Amino acid sequence: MELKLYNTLTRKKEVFKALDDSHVRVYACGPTVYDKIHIGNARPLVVFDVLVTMLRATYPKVTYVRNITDVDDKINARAAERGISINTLCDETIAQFRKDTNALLVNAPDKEPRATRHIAQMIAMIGQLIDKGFAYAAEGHVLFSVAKMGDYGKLSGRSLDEMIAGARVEVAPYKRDAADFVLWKPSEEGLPSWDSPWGAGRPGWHIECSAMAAEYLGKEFDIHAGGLDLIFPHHENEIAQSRCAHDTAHMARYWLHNGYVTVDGEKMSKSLGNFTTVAEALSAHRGEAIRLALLSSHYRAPFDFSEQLVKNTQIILDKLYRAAALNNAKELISEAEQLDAEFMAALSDDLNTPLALTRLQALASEANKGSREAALQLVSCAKHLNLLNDKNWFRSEDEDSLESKEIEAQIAARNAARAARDFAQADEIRDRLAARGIRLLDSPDGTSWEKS
RNA sequence: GGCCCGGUGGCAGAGUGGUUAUGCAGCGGUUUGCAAAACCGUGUACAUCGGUUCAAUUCCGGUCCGGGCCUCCA
Repeated sequence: MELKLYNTLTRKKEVFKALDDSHVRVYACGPTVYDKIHIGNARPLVVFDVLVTMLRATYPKVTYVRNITDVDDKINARAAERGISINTLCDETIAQFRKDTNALLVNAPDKEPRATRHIAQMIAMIGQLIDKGFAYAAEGHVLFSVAKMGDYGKLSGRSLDEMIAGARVEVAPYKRDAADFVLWKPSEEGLPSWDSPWGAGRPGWHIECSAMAAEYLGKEFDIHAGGLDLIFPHHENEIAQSRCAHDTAHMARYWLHNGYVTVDGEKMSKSLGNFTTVAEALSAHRGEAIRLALLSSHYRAPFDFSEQLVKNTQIILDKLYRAAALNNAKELISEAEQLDAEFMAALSDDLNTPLALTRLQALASEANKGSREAALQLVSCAKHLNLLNDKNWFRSEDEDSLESKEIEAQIAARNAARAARDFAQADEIRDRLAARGIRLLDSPDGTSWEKS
């Protein structure tokens, strides 16, 4: 099936064509590890997880690289503020990041390179840019000369003139052009520093992605993804560095950008302080519900986060789980061609997850009416979104746990009372269980239970 | 100042030049000893003003409103 993706570079939806059908290569910008991620940071992680899943279903080999930025002013500042070492801060933050992403059921990328372990590649790339005349050294800095690149600004759709007109570009005395950006800069005393031909210092923000993408994916690769706020300057500058260093027409063929998570219509951001960390959200909601909530609007549209929305999503998820449990639908329809065509068509159309979810709900409805095929499709399709995998969704305990056994005993007692038409006793048992959050579901086949 | 998005029923949210999704909530019903779950029924919404058209929520233009980027940001 054709996969269509909206390409920021062309501002159009395009049919995805791999550069090499035997190996698709994808890069996404990962976290700067100075603090916990928030829901806004989680959106691209979840959305591009679905993208990669789709690609893996179609192509024999996919390499998905998502970097970790571990050299940054914010990291230095935070470590100093907390009185801990930069390493400790990074290790701690990365551990939390893994916890959060696991809870959101995000698959690990194939490669997760750290910036500090690729300084040599960055220095080499900066050297190439200087040799080719695209960069210059000045006062311990190395800067990229935007004027040397003919079509700088293509991704973000702005011309150099426009940017100058914006007049918000930092002007530094060592810059030839106000729009030139840093490739290498001196480090302050006591902060991380590496030797380089231009003096001790550290890399600029953008060069790490260019260097690591080239290292693991080659000079040109298929897809580069990230949040809307990275288009300019980050991705624009990555493109400049990579194309000029490698003499290529493209860095990536397709550039994908997710929309913002908003709160009451405003962008969720650290600086505005209107954020909910994933860890906080997880203390109130299940990870899978948060994941589905994030997928319940189209990835390019704004997603307004609220407690109510996640609660609502949990209700939907409960319904899907109930339907999936029908007919004991455990086996999977594995071949992509046999999967529900409408579901796959929705996902293939620029990852239309809300429409795909609608289809899941329709399948659930058919399953409830007795279609085993629909139940199997439901479980199999949900796999593409990494949903409905939790065997204990309605049970916090394993089936043979003490609590489960105790509940089963209560149910047996209630059913005995019902058989004896002692409804007062039966209702009392049910109410007692309900008070513990345990819901009984009577059916012709017997009584099952759910814990909420 | 420059540039870019978007405005769909109570809420969420797709989509389309004409047959006006879907879900949640609500209401009515079926089922159930009672509940729960499930099922059935029930809502002509597409900011506004013009234009194009036989026909526009969908195309074009203006207006209003909201959001964003131009500085760290997913």
